[in-house]
Amino acid sequence: MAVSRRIKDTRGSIRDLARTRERILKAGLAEFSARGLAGARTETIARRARVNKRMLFYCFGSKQGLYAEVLRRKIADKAEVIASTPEDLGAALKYWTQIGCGDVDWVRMHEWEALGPAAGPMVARTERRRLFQSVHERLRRSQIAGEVARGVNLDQLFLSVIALTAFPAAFPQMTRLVTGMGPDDPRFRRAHTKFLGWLGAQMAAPRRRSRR
Amino acid sequence: MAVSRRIKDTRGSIRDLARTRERILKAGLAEFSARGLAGARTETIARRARVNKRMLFYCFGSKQGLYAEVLRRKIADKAEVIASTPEDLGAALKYWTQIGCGDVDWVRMHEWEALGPAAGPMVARTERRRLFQSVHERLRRSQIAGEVARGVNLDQLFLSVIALTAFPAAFPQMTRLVTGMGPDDPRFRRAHTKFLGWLGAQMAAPRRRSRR
DNA sequence: AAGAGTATTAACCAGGCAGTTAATTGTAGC
DNA sequence: GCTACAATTAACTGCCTGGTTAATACTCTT
Repeated sequence: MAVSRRIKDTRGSIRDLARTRERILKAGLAEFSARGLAGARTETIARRARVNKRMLFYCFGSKQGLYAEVLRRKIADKAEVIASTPEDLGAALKYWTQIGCGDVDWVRMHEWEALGPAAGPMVARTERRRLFQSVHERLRRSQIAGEVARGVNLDQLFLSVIALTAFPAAFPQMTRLVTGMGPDDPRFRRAHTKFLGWLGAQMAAPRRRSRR
Repeated sequence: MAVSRRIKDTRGSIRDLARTRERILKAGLAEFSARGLAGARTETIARRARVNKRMLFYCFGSKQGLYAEVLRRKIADKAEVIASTPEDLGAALKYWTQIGCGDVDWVRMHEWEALGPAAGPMVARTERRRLFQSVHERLRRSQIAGEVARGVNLDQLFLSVIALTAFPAAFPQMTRLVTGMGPDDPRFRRAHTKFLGWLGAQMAAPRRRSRR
């Protein structure tokens, strides 16, 4: 009895490589986001995943290998979600902010990457380029439609949107120092959203029509 | 001959603790900026400072001790410079950008701090609070003078200025990915400055008077 | 010029950690 | 059942690195 219920049965069975991989990836994301590639401890990842440490190397070869895979996964996820951006510019910006810069792990992974040594070529460079390319084209359409002032550098605009929305998650201590509130504090969130709304209105104003 | 030319002669002499300290601090800043507290190697710092590793512990007790002192120094330097901000708002913003966010080490130290575990109380918290407080008051004066639109949250404004200006240094890989240029590229610098100028003009416009 | 204390050094050590070895156990195909 | 292989495990290893020990060299005071 109970023969060959393997390979797709990811619940009750003892041995299941796919499940093990998944667990390690999840634990890896948490650990890498928290401590970065160098700071992450394979032992800790394994414990979090409730898996023997050896499995990490069995599945991903090395700590770096796991790191790369975790990153690639995250990027793939984001690409999927980005693709379904709403058409209205304001809604699109809010959407990007939420799914992009609202994801603390995502922000922190980029932060670790920025600080780490730029050894070798960037992980998943082309995928990311495609990701940003699609956003750029989306903005261009908005500009042609007149939703964004003519003559504005769209790359700079995009960069600024990221900068403004990601900053609190990227520099929580600065946020706390300046405003007295953590980036998760609802009061901060409200003030931040309100300010960005105002700023967006100012930016959008193409000619002599300004809000208020 | 040649007696007691000690203590202030920081150039030719073999033994000079003050000079040694200075060297270690300088090397420490470089190393901590590059690799963070955990990633920094005391051996590397010592080599960069052309000093025996033991001197690091002799002078600062521990790696952490050195780190704290390096940070305190940087903050003190910034406080000194911030105090002499020009009166014109536009000039002030440009000034802050240059001396604040133009200093890659300064930005990176904050980045490492943001990512690291918030163990214990923040280093030099009060000094930094004072620093930002002075900026806040400076902005309030500008607002009262009508240079900043009424009703704008000054903390949020300040945070945004930091975010916008520090972003390229904080996330060089993102900058390169979006614009195709590194944050040091003169062409990027020009485009960035131009964009920020435009944005600043949009923000400053208090009523129905807008640029262009 | 001798004593005293300070700056400097080489050599060392203990702990932590990525990655490995080699043995074991579960599973699929026959 | 048996074989062959895939998944899992405990124990181990070599390296790196913060911090220490203990000895040495310099310089100031008297």
